[in-house]
Amino acid sequence: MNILFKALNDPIRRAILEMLKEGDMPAGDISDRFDVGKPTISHHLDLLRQANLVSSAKDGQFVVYTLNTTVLDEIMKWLLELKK
Amino acid sequence: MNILFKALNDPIRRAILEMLKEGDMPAGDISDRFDVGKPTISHHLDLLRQANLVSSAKDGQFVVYTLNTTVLDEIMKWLLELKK
DNA sequence: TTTATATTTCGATATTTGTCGAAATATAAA
DNA sequence: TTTATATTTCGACAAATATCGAAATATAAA
Repeated sequence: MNILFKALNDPIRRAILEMLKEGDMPAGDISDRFDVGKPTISHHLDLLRQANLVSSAKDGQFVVYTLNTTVLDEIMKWLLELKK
Repeated sequence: MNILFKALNDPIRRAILEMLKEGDMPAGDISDRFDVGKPTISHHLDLLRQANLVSSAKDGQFVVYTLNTTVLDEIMKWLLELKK
């Protein structure tokens, strides 16, 4: 729960998730769309992966990232409980 | 959106919200339930108020805090959009 | 009006976090 | 096997954040 909210608490990481919604993407392509260095994006991707919000798979030289939305249910459940 | 996720990205603040779900509470009572000082809780309450997750009203010497769940819709909408 | 209680503000500090450039690793192409 | 491309790891640093004790503010009680 903690790590999930932490992962979502950054505009770049949220934007990455929105991008991946449109389709899987290699790290480089993701990085190209932001004005920060590749190591920074790599770090953001790492946090997203720790939270299970993305998964990654190696494809040749590339590492392709995929959105994983199932963990979002946990947050939604928490939010809904608060609204009860 | 940013400030909302930021406010939720702390276990104490989330616990405060869960407590307020059971009913309004003065700052002191909230503070009593945590192992951190009153200034710290005051600061957390301030962040929650900035995110519109709580509102406060003065009642004599007390400042009573109230949960406000309407802003949570914004997050839920964002999460649902991601799952589409 | 003095004293007690409730809460916040202030200033300082330790920790966490986002960022970078350089170096390391891994795969592909020449 | 050398060279190029993709990505991550490392070490360092600046900014943001959580925390505290002391002081300030506000209301209530004596």
